[in-house]
Parts: sequence; structure tokens; C-alpha cells
Amino acid sequence: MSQKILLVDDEEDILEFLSYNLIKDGFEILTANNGAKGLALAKKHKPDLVILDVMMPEMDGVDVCQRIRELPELDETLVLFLSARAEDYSELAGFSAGADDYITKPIKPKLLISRVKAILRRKSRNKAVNNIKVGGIEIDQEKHTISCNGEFISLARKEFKLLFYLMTIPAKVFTRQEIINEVWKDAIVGDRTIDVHIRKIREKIGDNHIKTVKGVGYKFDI
Amino acid sequence: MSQKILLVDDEEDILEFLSYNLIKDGFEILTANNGAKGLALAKKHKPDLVILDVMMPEMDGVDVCQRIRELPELDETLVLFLSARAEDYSELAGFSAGADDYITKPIKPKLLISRVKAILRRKSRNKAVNNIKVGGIEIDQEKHTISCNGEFISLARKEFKLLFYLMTIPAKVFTRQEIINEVWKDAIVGDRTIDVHIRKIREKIGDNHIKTVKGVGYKFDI
DNA sequence: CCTAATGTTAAGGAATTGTTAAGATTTTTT
DNA sequence: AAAAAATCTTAACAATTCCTTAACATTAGG
Repeated sequence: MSQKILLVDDEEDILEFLSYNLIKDGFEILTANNGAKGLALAKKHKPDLVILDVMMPEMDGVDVCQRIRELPELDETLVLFLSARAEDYSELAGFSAGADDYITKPIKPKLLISRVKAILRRKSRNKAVNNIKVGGIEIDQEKHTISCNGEFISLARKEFKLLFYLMTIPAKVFTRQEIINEVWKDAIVGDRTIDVHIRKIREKIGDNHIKTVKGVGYKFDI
Repeated sequence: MSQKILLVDDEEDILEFLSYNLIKDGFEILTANNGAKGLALAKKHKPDLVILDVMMPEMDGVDVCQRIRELPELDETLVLFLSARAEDYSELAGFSAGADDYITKPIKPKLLISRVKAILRRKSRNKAVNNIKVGGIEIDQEKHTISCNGEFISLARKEFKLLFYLMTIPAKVFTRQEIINEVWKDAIVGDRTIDVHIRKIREKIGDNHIKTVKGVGYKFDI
């Protein structure tokens, strides 16, 4: 099933340029040459992604984005901004309006395609891989903290990576091999290294959450 | 308070035409008929927006724009290009020189006005994100100051930018790479530069606010 | 009760960040 | 325009935290 993308820009040249490149890559494209039309099309067709020019006369990209975010039926829709240049904090104006990503002009087709695919891939995989909450424990990747019943605990890098990995699928048993592949990537480490890190995590969050399955691996549980 | 716009074009006809239309809409106008004069006026009057013809003898629009971008006192100034015709988008040198938007000739008054308003509207919107208050610390981008429980402390430019960036999302860990991208833009700086600035900020606001997450980055916290 | 797997501990080495001062650069003042 | 001041960057070294290992202890499952 091809994914729908809505393009909103007041310049026909750019609409054509973007359409051409995205259609070539198999996306289904809708276009609008101003904010109001864009919003109407978004409501009607519920595209997977809306690409918005920040700068438009009348209703600009930030406005459209804010309106989209107010509509519950479009909460699955992603928004990507086209902005003239990376300004100091103008990015933030966009993000605070609820944008998911932005691209600066001039637009390079290859970069555009890869960004669009990345953003849609992210969507299909999961909504927010940032916060995982299981039982009384919540892990926050952005803040790099875990909170255990409201109390914040800091973890070292490897500890955090390991715990985060286990928490991505609660109750699943991860084998030692899986853990090494994910947390240690290509490094080669000895046999006791995992155990030592598990111990340190247990020391911090309590013994009840990470369970050992002898001969198999570890799992995170409530 | 009316907003100042500087027009730079070598053709007097166009200067007059633009002046007429913009003054009618309540803007305050300055004009220059070559790049050098334009740059001098920009330095002196710090206009909100500079409208530059790309094609000019001697110093052309792109040159002027680059020079403007090199001046920190003009970092609030927006730049809009007038270009002869719709060129292939990726060939437009203007954006890499730091332009915020461009308009193609022939110029239609209505379109011009709406674009100018749109661009200035965005500027004033960004201003609204200027005061961030977290815990006892308040930062003010316009005045370039922070106040720590009522006591005002002055920060140097880089220190300010860095602290402001960290405060835009309190408790989020910003990686060194993110910090470099935002605060140092395209400059290449050594590894210890960030640390030194962090240290100076800590010296001024106390050690408890900026936390190090080893191997990850820094975050601002209460 | 035997054995393989995991737990525990402390020590060293590795990686990262902190600190300082000096020199380069920029901005402001004179 | 020169001088002074402030700011920024760098490099060298110190301090700290983190990671891994090795040695030994303990445990679960047959």
C-alpha cells in the first residue's frame, strides 16, 4: 500500500519539483498551493505525511501545522517543514507547533527522499520510542533517566542502553547474544561483563525487575 | 512601531516602485542603489528586513547577504532576494548565502506585500519564544541576560547561546554534536571548547544546574 | 551433590570530562 | 586608528567516572 503525502507550497515550481521526485519513488501525492487548501485536503484525505513550506502568504506553514495538530482525526499524520534556512531558533517555532522534522532549502532530491522515508519508517515502527513505562518504572531516552516511583535515578551509558533494550519488549527474554549485539555492537567483551552491568542496574532499581532465565538470558518484568 | 526595510537595487525605477508600495503599507523605507551603500546602511540602521537584488554590478546581492550574515549585530535582520526569473531551485546561490526568502521578477505588489508581511510575522513570532524560566533561573534573549533568583548575571555571547539552547528543553540531554550544530553552526572547534564554556557558565550560575551525562552530553535542570 | 551458569567484588585501565592558563580573535573604548 | 578589554579557542594535564576483567562465590537444575 503506497503512502500518501500532501505537499503545500505557494510556488508551483516547488510543488512540481517535489511531486516529480516523490512520485518517482512510489508515493501517492496530493498538492495544494496555499495553507487553507492544504488544511482542507488534509482533513479529507488524511495523508501519512504533510510537507509544509514555512513561508506562505496568508496562512503559513506554522499556522497550518498548529491547525492540523488540533484535529484529533489527524493525530497519526506527520508534518515536515521546508524552511528557507536553518535559523537560530526558528526550528523551535516549528517544533513547538508540532512538526516532526524539517528540511532546509535548497532541497536536494536524494536528501528529501531519504528524510521522507526515515520519517515514515519511524511512524510505522512505533509512535514514540522515547518513553517506555512498565509498572512503576519509566525510562526516558531524551532525558536519559529512569524514574522509579517518581524518584529519578541516573544510569551510566551502558547501563542505560542495556536496561532500555530490555524494556523495549517487557517480559521477553533476551539472550546474551542478542544483548551483546545490541548494546556492545561490534565490540568483543568477556563473559562476565553483562552480569556486572545487570548487577549494577539491580543495585539501582531493585532486584525484582530484571529476572535471570538460566541458560537463556535476562528479561525485564514488573 | 513601524518596521524598517532596506531596499538595495541598482535600478532606480524598481527602488521607487518598491518604496511606493511598501510605504503605502506603513513600512519605514531606506534605499541604496548599490551593494556597498546597502551594507553601510544596514550596519547603521539595523533594518528588520533587507530586500536585495541578486543582480547588481560590483557587489551583488549574494555578496551583500554574506557580509550581512557575518555581522553579529545584524543577526536579527532578515534577507529577501529579488531574482530575475525562476531559476532551478538547487542552483539558487542565495539560500546558501543565508537568505530567508526570495521573490522573482516581475514583481507583483500584492504578492510582495504578503511575502514581506509573512516573513516579518515569522520574525515576531520567534521573538515570543524569548523568555524561558525554569526553576529560579530566567533567561531573556532580547536583553542577553539571565537572572538567578532576582540577581542579574551577564553572559558572553557563546555562553548565552549555549545556555539558552540547553534551556529550550529543560531536562533533555543535548549531545555534544547537537550543541556544536546549534551553537557553533558550521565552525569547527576542538573537543574541549564546549567544556570550557560549560565551566564558565557553571561558575556564574552555580554547579547545580547543568548536569553532565558522561558519554552522552549535557542537560539543564533545576 | 555436581556442575555449568550466573553473582559478586575490587582493581586496573580506558574513556570522558574538568581545569587552567596562554595565545588568538573580536569588540569596545579611548 | 590605536589601545584596552573582553571573549573565544586551544593545548596540556588532572580528575573523574565508567567499563572490563579476573578471581572466586553462589546458585539452580539435573
